[in-house]
Amino acid sequence: MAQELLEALDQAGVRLTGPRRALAALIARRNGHFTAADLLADAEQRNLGIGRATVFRLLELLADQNLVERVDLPDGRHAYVPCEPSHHHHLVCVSCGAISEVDDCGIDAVTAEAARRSGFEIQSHRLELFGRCPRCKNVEPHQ
Amino acid sequence: MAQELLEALDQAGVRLTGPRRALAALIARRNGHFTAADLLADAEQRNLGIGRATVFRLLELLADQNLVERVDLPDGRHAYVPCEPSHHHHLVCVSCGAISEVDDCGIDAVTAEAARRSGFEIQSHRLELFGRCPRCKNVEPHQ
DNA sequence: CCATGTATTGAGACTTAGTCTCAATTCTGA
DNA sequence: TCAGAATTGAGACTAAGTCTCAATACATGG
Repeated sequence: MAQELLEALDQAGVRLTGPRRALAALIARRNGHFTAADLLADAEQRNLGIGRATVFRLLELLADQNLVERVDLPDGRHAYVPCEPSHHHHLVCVSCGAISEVDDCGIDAVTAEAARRSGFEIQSHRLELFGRCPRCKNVEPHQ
Repeated sequence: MAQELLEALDQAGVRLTGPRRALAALIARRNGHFTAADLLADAEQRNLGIGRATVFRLLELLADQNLVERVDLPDGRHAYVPCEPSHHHHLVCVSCGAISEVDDCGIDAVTAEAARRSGFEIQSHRLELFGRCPRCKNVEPHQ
């Protein structure tokens, strides 16, 4: 998966430098969402000597290419999710952080209806679903 | 509207102090969304001598009572929207900041379908719609 | 109307997230 | 190999938000 990220960056015409390769590998070995701070901690723990700015710069690049998407967690933090570069939404497991992608399945009808009622011209929307993934649902009994 | 906020706070059993009344008035005279920094700037401009912590504390209180809702703007900033205390979503005008409330009109079907496909147990969701309100739509021609 | 105990306050230190600058380094294409 | 351009890390900086604590304001009972 690190490979895919790097190829896509290459396509986009940016240089494939050491720090970028290293960070792509770190992102690839995470599953689910992560914050910029998580990635930074990973890098520091391995003594890669990668600066804070480089981490944020790469995340911005990846987000521009839609290789990573920014998600706002219910607690207000920002997280990133590696994902397919097509428009879709995320299901976030609040207990283990796992992410599942969901395609539009009907949301367009909702936005169209909202536009009709409000008179707004809708340009974009963001839908985030929070809950517990199949595994966590079974481990912890329903609180 | 400041009155409504204050009554609801009173119901919740918190004291109606000077700073809270003043901030409620400032919130009431804003229309659309605002950030904590906006509110703080309003207060400073009027030399109310209200501290940063008090502003954040009041916003937290209001959010707990669902009198205000936190919205994540597309640029990643956090904003607050005064609103009815029932579950619903917001339509945010990206050019003037106006907010319109939208009720669930069909979103439950979408979340149910997503739950069925993914196996997640969905606990909450957040839908934010961004676009241009009827007024701004007419003023600026479509870019 | 006043005393009293508790909730609330402002100030400012602190933390965390993210941006910016700049000189040094690393890529990449010629 | 070389040169120019992109990228880098360090660290200063900004903005957002939290926390602590002594001082103050509130509301209730008398």
